[in-house]
Parts: sequence; structure tokens; C-alpha cells
Amino acid sequence: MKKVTLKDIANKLNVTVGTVSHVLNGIDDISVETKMKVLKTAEKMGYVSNNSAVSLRLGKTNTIAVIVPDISNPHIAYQIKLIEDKLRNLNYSVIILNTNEDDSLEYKAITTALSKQVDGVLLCPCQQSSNGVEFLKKIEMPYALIGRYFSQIDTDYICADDVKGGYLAGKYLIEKGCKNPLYVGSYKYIEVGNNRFEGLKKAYEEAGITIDEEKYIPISPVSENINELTEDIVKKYNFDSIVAFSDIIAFEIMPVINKVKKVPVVGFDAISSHLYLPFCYASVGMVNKGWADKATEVLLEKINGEKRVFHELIDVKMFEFNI
Amino acid sequence: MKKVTLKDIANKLNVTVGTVSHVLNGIDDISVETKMKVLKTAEKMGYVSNNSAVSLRLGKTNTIAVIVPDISNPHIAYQIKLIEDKLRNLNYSVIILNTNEDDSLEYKAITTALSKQVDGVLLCPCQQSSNGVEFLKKIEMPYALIGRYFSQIDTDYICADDVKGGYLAGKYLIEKGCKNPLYVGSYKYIEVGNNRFEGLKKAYEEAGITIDEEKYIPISPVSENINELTEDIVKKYNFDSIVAFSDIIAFEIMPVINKVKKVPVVGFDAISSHLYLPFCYASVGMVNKGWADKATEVLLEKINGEKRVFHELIDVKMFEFNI
DNA sequence: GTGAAAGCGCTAACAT
DNA sequence: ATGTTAGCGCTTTCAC
Repeated sequence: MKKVTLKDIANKLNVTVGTVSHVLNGIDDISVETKMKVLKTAEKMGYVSNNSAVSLRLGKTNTIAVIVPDISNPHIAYQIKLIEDKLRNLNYSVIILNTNEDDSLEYKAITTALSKQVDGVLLCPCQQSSNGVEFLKKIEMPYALIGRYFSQIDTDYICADDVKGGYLAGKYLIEKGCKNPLYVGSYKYIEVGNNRFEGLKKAYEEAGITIDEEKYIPISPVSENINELTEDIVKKYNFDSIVAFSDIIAFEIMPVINKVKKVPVVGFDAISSHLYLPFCYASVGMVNKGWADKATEVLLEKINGEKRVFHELIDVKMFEFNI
Repeated sequence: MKKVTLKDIANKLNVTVGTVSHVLNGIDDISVETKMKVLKTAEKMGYVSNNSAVSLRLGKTNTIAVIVPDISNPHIAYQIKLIEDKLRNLNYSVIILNTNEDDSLEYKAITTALSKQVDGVLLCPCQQSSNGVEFLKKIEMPYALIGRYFSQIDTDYICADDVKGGYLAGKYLIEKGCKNPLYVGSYKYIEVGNNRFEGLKKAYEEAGITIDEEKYIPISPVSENINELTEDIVKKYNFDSIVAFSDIIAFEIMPVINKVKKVPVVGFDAISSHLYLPFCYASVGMVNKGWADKATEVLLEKINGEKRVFHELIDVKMFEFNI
């Protein structure tokens, strides 16, 4: 393929690259005549600037990386879409990297992003280890965590208010008369999952009911054999309601459980608020549009040199989807 | 933030950048002693290569751009995930750009991608105009269309076999005894939508029933007021079944229609084959994993100089999701 | 109003 | 086994 450079345009018009550069960057010290010639020729030749060269020269790319565990999760995909929308309007472009909930792929994604000279990183960490975050911190790359955080690492994050979320789920079930909820959660290293359980416990505590630790069933969000796992759960545990770590998990276990007994299920993320689904369910989700906006704001502040550490919790509420 | 360069490492060890470069690129002509020193220092200093410089020097980035109308559509998000998986294993990274079904954003996304010096582009076009594709063609950038194509432009594409898809939807409804299907489709410029209608007509023709053109109700996949539109349709048309352009549209119209009369609905994309949803529905989807694999293969061939034009149709089948 | 030239970080060809 | 250097495309400073 043919790549047109400033030099190609300059040669054709018998001017220098500096002149062409000035015209195309809108630096207004070139005669109207030359300006017009340059603009027309650039257009005709299909000139596209070479960001690699610009990046090398200027030391920035106006690009940020969004690194997530699963781009095919509708909740995450939607947040990415919002981030991309917002950043595009601010003249940034976004590159998205998927980690498949795999720690080593996460580390690789981070170095890929850095190698591409992005100006900042938004990371939803897998949390199997904190290597990635610590690397970002060490080299002082502007970044922020989204959707998940490490309680042990003092760093910027923007997450849902998951304790409140668990609490709301609890309140909802208590109101429905449920006394014995089971929490089908993520792995324990996903700390927001623990927060949801904490909130749930708190709501029940207030109602005089103690939820003990064995009601927390950890399950991988990428399990292949969810059906069997769920059948096991139904056999092994006594419960009159379910709180699931996410809508995705809720959707998968609902029909299996309903086959045996019909109990209320509450999920998280409120996927149906942006992806219409024709069935009834309840879910805790973030108000407005979630963490997308706040995350971009925080990151841009970090890029602009802000040293303050941001811990942002996005408010949540119960969604009941009825058809 | 501090960026470590080859020079920083070279200076610290009193060797030259060439030496360091050779070590880090695995060119085996450096003494073991020096090699070890370099490797250790690079690691310790947190060296990450500068792709802008490499790109400028080598003229390639090992990066491909995937440009899609809506990344928050689960069908598309899943295909992207598969593409990313496959390309990562081939040592490519992927940047994803969203166009919001907006033609001018699509053009901008293409120039952004080119500016970033990607080695190839996979484009699912908005189809309001063909400017983007024509630009890619003009500058001879390796690219392929995915999921949608232009019948008027001779170029590479990888799509579902949508005529067959429509045909299968028709057969399915005929078997259910439906004689009067309505096609709730996308805008007419989305040609794959027309193909689905063609297939549907063909199936009914074979059953001795003629479907005329007014049974094709175009509807935007991003309509805000789907409910009202659907209510209008229910009032205005006579039908005993529905074929929807996509699952997304099917999900949105199903409850509105079911309120008035319960009729079979067939969607497209079979979202539930990768995103479990706890309700029953029927959908036409691609076999195996869809166009993702084929699309990357074709693109890589184009990048490697293949001139042949690829028109790839991925086989489809009916999915019935029962819970 | 335009030209000339340095230099961003890197690789590869050539020297030693 | 290691050093030296040109040059990728661009922006910017300094001349004229």
C-alpha cells in the first residue's frame, strides 16, 4: 500500500515539509495561495498523518487504553462504549484490550498498551495478582482502576458502591419475606464480590438474621459447567432466595434453580437497562451511566499531573425489570 | 512518568544501543555476560519498547483495527473477542473502534486507524455511504468487510449466509403452520437485511405463498421509541409470525407483540449461544464461531500481499433455545 | 512566508 | 562481540 508523507506533498509542490506541516496543523503563517495548494494536494493524494512519527516527536499519542477481563460481557461492553464516546469528543482515541480473566494476559496487555505509548490506562483487573497495577504504579503511568479495586493497594479507582448494592439486594429480599438467602458469588479475590456479600449480611443483620460465611458460594464467572455446579448447590444448601454476583451468573443459574423451586433471584449490573431482555428479573445497577464518565474524568486529571488519589464510588439502586 | 529507552540502558552499562537492541530482540550475537547484564537491567528499569519508534523504523505495527457500528451489541462484542484471541496468538494486537452506526464517525475511525499505522482493517460498515470502503480501496490498505457487505462494490467480505438464514427462518415458521410472516428489518441500506428477506420469501414461495414487499418493515436498530413503533405495527398489519432482523430487535418487540397476540418470533445472531439468557426463543445464527476466524485469516492473507478477492459466506443454522 | 536542520527511539547495515 | 551511523516522518526552532 502507498503511504503519502509530508515530503511527498512538499516535493510535488516545490515547498518544504515544514511549510506543509504548518498548513496541515493550522499554524497560520503561510500564504493563502500555498495553503490552498497544500490542502488540495493532501486531500487528492489521500494523506493521513503518521501518528508513530508524531508520537515519537511529541511524546504523546492522545490515546488511552482500556483493559478489561471480558469485552463480551454486555455490562463491560456498554461501559467501554460510553468511555469511547466521551473520549472521542475530547479528541482522544481508545484502544481496548481483553484479558480473558487471565493474569498473564493482563500483564501482556499492559506492556502492549505502554509500548503503544498510550497517555493513560483504565484497567479492570483480573485480581489473581496485582503485578499489573504495581508495574503501572512503579513506572508512574497515569492510570485508574475501573469496576474492581484492591483494598491492599492505595491507588485510584472508580467502582460501584458494592456494599450498598449488597445491602439493597438484602433489603429487597427481606421485603419479599425471604429469610435465608444464598450468595452465589465470584472467586474470593474479586473484592467487590466480597463487598456485595458484606452489604447483604448487613441488611439481614438489621433484620435480626445472621448470614454466615458458608452462604457465600464462590463460582467462576467463566465456569464451563455451571449447570452441574448449580444442581449441586440446590442439593447441598437450604435457601429461599439467591443473590448472584452478576446478571450473567444470575441468568445461568435461574432456570436450573427454578426447575426445582421458584425463588427470587437478584443479580448485579442491571444489564437490561441498556440491553433490552424480554423477561422479568431484579438486579442492582449503577445510577445514570455507571463509572464510565467518572473514570475518564479521573484519568484525564491524572494525565494532567494531578497527584491526589481518587477513590470514587458510583451510587447504585435496585432495578426491577418487568415485561 | 519516566520512559526508559535503549539509550538509558546502554549508558548505564557502557555499551551501545545497538548491543542492547540485539539482546532485547533475541539476535544471538552478544556475549552471555553482556546479554545477562542487559536483560537484568532492562527488567529492573522497567523497560518497555517504544512501538512508535519501531513502527517508524520498520513500517509496520503488528496491529490491526476492528471497526464496528456497536461494540455493546453482544453478537459483535463476541466476534471481536474471538478475533482478539486469535490475533493475539499470532502476535498481533487489536484496536477496536466504535462508529455508533454513524457514517462520519466511521470515516474518522478509518483515518484514526490508518494514522496509527495499523497493518490491516476489519470493517463492519454502517452502509449509509461507501466513502470509508472506497478510501481504504484507493490507498490500497489491506482490509476486509465483516458481517455486512456492499453488493455494488467488488471487495473482500466475510458474512453470514443471510439468504440461507432467511430461508431457514421461513422453513421454521412454515413448519409451525404460520402462513403470514412479517419481517421487521433494518434499514434498506443494510444489504444483509434484504438478503434475509429474500431467503424468507424464497422459503414461502416454495410453500406456494407469496410474501410481498410491504411485509418488510424497516426499523432502526437504534430506535429510541421501539415500543410505539411496534404498537403501530401490531395495529396496522395482519400477521401470524415475525422474523426480526436481529435478536436485539426481536427482544425489544417480543413483549409488546405478545401483549396483543402470542406469535412465533425468529431473530438473527443466536446471541444465546454465547450469552446465556433464561427464556425461550428461536434465532438463526452462524455455525461454529461465526466469521471471526475466517475474517482474520483473510485479512492476514491480504496483508501478505494476496490479490485475490474473497467473498466468504459462513454457514448458518436454526437455534432453538429452551430452558 | 518559507527553508534548513535537529532530534524523538529504534533497527539494520556496515565497520572494526 | 560490539561500535557507528543512517534514516523512518514529523514538529519546531532558527535563519533568511
